[in-house]
Amino acid sequence: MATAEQLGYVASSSASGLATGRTLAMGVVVPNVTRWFYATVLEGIDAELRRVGYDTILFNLGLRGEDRERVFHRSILRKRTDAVIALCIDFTPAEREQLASLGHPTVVVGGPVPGLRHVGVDELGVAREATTQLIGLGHRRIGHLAGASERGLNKRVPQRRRRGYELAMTAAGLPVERDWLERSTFDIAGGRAATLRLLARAPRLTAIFAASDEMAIGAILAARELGLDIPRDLSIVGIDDHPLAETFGLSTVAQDALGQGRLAAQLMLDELSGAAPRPGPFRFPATYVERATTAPPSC
Amino acid sequence: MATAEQLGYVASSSASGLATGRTLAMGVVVPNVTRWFYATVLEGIDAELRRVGYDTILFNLGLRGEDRERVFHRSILRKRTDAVIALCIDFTPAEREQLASLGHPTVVVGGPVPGLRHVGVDELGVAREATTQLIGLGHRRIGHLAGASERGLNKRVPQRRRRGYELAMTAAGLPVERDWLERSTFDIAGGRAATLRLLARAPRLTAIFAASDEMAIGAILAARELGLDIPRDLSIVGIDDHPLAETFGLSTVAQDALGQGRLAAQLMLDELSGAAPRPGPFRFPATYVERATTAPPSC
DNA sequence: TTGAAAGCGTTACCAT
DNA sequence: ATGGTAACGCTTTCAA
Repeated sequence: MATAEQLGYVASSSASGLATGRTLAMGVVVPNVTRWFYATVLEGIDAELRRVGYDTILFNLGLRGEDRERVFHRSILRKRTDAVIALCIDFTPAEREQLASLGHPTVVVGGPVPGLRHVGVDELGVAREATTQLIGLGHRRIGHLAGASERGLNKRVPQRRRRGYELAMTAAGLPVERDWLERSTFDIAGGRAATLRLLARAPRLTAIFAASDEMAIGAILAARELGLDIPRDLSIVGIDDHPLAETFGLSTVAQDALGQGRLAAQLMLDELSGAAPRPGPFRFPATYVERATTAPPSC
Repeated sequence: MATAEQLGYVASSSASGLATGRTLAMGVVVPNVTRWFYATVLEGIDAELRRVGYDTILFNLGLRGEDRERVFHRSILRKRTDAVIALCIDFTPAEREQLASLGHPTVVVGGPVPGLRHVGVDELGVAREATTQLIGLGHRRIGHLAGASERGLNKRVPQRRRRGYELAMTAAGLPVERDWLERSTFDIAGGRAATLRLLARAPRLTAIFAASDEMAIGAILAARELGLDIPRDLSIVGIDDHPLAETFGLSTVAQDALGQGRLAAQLMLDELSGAAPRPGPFRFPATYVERATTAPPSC
């Protein structure tokens, strides 16, 4: 052993993979790596894997998803990994079947997929919490910046957040006007543009619940451009607790993306070392963080 | 072949890796995956690799770098990849030697490392360009938000950008006051805090050149908090052309991170298919984009 | 405790 | 063209 060490010998992973059937690598399927949530969950997964010497193989479906089929066939199914963690992916039935046929542990983070185990927050509950906080402040005309369904991505996340908003409004006896809803991509630029559209159409809104912090920050920027004072003229709440939320003083419902990644990795590692599969789902708590973008309506 | 296809047969990568000596995987060493530049270069690399069926193995050194040694030994050297692309890493001599002993193609993106090939922009030139633009508008008291040297990261990037600023100032016969310099991490929160410190100390600055767009956006936020009007009271220029730059109307020197990633991947793939190594360095052009945060000084 | 040998699933070479 | 076989570098088992 000492001599091997001195010579700088390192075992070949292909050879030991062949011999043992273990690759010591985890596949992580991501829609892309530039969005906060994906990057942060990935960071959490990878931190956990690193500790035990596991490698992360990135199966990036790409911003446009054009190579999705190829990635699936040429990469994921090539027995290069011992387990797979997927982020907010909307698998087709065929894809799910192929994954299952691989016969190794699989878990999804951030948006439930029927038939697969799931780590994430209660999307509906989180949205209801955010909306209820606004209602509790006395707001009655509350708009919603909903996430757009992007192809290939899990559509349940934006859907459930919207549903949570509607349920909270209805439960409080408030109307849910069609004009109070606007859709955008889950990023700052999208949120900004959607807010401009929304406020042009429904200028009397006193509050906006955005489906993500990035969208909410876009809303803040848009409101400022319109000369609105936040929170006096408009309250804004997001979801995530993005690092920028603090910088912008954004009130939000915090979710622990890093922790979700860590847990998903932990689950997979446990099962790979022989533990019985825990069925889940694994619900992460999410807590409201009051900052400076929320206040009672001024009129 | 048809039958194999029908049965859903996919070759084992360990076995074919053993037999051919080719893993069809590329190692990508990143400091983390949450910063824009790294994520975007990674996206570019991965897009190129996907096309030809190559997999991306993420060697994440981690936000705190605590597992660096382990990642190196247990992962990078394990012959799991055919080539390695490293982003802004500051390799120790020992690490470089180990990498070299692996004997496979290697390239660095985004900050030169002695002895390794390099894809990136002319850091010094980019900074000089940004500063010169401010000088051209008539500014004379120009501050600089420099990037802090983070451990394990390439220190040349912040250093050269600072040097470019100093050279531009000196060339224009302007003084470079010590009070006009402030350091921060390469992100929005850091840029904001540093700007608050900077303007507290040197309130008469009429312009700030930030070493990255994220820092520049932090500067914009800080200036707004101080009640300054941009660009009337303060001009701000960044580097990158981050997606948010447009949203904030930030003038900046644009660099093509995605393209740098693509090129690095292309280089490696070419050499793996037998092409002679091109020595480089591979300098990417960077162009000034004038937006709304720059104007002549008002006093 | 140490050593020898079979086998993992491919590829590539060499006969046929 | 086609089929058989050795070899890739490791792990694991079995014998000594």
